[in-house]
Amino acid sequence: MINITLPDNSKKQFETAPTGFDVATSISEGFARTCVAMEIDGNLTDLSESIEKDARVRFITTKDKEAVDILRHSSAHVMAQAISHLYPGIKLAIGPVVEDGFYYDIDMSPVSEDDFEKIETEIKQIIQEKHPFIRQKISKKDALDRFRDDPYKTELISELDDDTISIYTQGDFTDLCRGPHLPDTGMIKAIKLMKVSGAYWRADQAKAQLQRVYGTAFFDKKELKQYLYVLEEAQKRDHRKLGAQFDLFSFHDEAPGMPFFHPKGMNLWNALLEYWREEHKKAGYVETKTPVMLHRSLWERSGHWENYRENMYTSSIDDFDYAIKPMNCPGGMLLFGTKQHSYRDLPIRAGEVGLVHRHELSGALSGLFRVRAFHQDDAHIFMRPDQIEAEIIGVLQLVERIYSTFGLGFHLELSTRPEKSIGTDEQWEMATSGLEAALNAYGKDYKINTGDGAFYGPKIDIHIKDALGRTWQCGTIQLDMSLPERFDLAYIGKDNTKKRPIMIHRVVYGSVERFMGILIEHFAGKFPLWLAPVQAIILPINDDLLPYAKTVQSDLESNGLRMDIDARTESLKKKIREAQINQIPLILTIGEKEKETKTLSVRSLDGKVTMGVDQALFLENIRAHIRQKRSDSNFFNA
RNA sequence: GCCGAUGUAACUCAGUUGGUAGAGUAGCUGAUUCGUAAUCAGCAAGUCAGCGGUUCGACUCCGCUCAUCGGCUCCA
Repeated sequence: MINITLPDNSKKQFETAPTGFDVATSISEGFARTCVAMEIDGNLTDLSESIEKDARVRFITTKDKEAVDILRHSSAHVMAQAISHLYPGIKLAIGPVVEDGFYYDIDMSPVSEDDFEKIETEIKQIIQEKHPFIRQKISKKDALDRFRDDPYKTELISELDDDTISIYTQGDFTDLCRGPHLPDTGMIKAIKLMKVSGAYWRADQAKAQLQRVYGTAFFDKKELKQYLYVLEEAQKRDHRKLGAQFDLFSFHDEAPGMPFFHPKGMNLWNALLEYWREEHKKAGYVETKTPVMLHRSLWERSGHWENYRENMYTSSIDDFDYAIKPMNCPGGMLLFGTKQHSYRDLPIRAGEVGLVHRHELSGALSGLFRVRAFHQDDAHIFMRPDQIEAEIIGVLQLVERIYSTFGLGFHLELSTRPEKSIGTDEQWEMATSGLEAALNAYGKDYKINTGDGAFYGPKIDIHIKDALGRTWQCGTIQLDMSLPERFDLAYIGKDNTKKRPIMIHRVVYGSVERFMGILIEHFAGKFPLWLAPVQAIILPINDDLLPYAKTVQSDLESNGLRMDIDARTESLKKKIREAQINQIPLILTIGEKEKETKTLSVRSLDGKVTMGVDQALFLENIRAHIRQKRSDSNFFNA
């Protein structure tokens, strides 16, 4: 007699060992059809597995988040099967699930996206045939024998500790795999090949170059459609495209990876930093600035010369080596050391929007997202051990306030001690528990990434979620147990002895450049009024009104609005069209009527026109809207 | 840095088997002076990414370099 306990603690009894499918069917056939796998006492396995002894069983249905990974893993097998039908003699390497889908690395002659159609046709054929995924356990020796023609598989097999190896077969195709898999290929309702690229076996350039074919799969065609929509939308919003279109920034061959900001881009930049300064001041930060280029001895002391040299721009001047800073921290250490500090002075929150340079690999550069020169909105907080929790909470609150102003949600991840690290167990324990205590007190759920911390201390990473649901790591709070030591930082304690301060590095935007890129895509270039590079444009109806229009422009400008005027002799329709395309939040047309009555005709981007708006009232409303950093476009009512 | 693709006017792109380049948009000039998403006409504009090679002749073929894009990698 086998007793099965389900998650709601209800029980089912079976005379003989049932398979997962039997148990699911006993609940209902409809339910069984939505099951893709099951968890027996916490271990994920196939539905076809029989349950030999009493156990707690949880079914994974197409609604569960584990399910989509299983689907994609099975999809990778089906893709490999299809490709092996079409290209006999290929050798399969490895085919894992990745964030948005799956890929398979295959040793074969190069394929291109033009080949996708026929591969997809073959895949659909296999799906239609509804081949069950059949699991088999074989010995390592048998596995090596079975895959003897495939050097990649044999390499993988020989590295496995377990002597029992599982393989999966669907139709005429068998692959090495831990599983679990879908019951059959027919459950793959929506699958699409996405792209192909080269990849090395084991990411080692010395090893064979493989074809990496990417795909994605969903249980529902609608979900695939939605995914493709997001991709398409992301392409439309691409900040590189919009940055050129809106005249915000550019890149030049003379300085690859180093953006040039145009006047309109600077407007956006300044709005971002003005807001940053406002919030930081309120949160008790002071602002500092350290040099861009510093002597080698500093980098030796900080450890960068040894550990980060290959990413640093260096130069020799007057027979001395200098390096352009890749990080702001060492300069910040010198600043702290310029005077004695009492325990009463702590915490010191020293901000620095510092320009840093990192020599990123040429192939890694990408618009504002990956650059070689950027500004970190850094701050170093020096504090006593008893202040850790409150300070971290303070940073989290600051981060939350700032992100929410942009309409960005976020989640937190705590990274703990990595294998290679400096510092004592006690130090790590104190630092990690300090971060944990702060996270718990802050009260928002967080994910733990064991072993993902920096070698000098644990950290909290803050990941934002944009309007398309994409996540980006922006903020980070890193506890540093190395630099205060290396720079021998000290404050005088209550007992009149020297104590080592605790230091954290933290950023909110991360890289101002990258954050700007993220915002461009988040808003699709349609910035809220307070951020808009050009807040309002004046369109005189005819040339005779130009002088008056200019006085209105300068009046509004002197009241702090970022203005533009379209003085061309073009039709009003054309000027409106262009202003709309350029996403200018306020389009002000000026005709005879407006001139006579000192009013404005205001058009917002949604096409709504409000005529006869009194200029003083306009200014008052707009300034309030900007001050409150509102994201709506109801300019004349709250 | 590695693999693959791309590079033609300010922008988006076309250019047939090698015979020195075209379109739309933008710009300029002129006419139009216009009430909420494109007025009309004309003009000008390119060392075809750069360098080298093959050829009587190269945007076109070959090599190298640079940049960009998609991946990989990296992100003490």
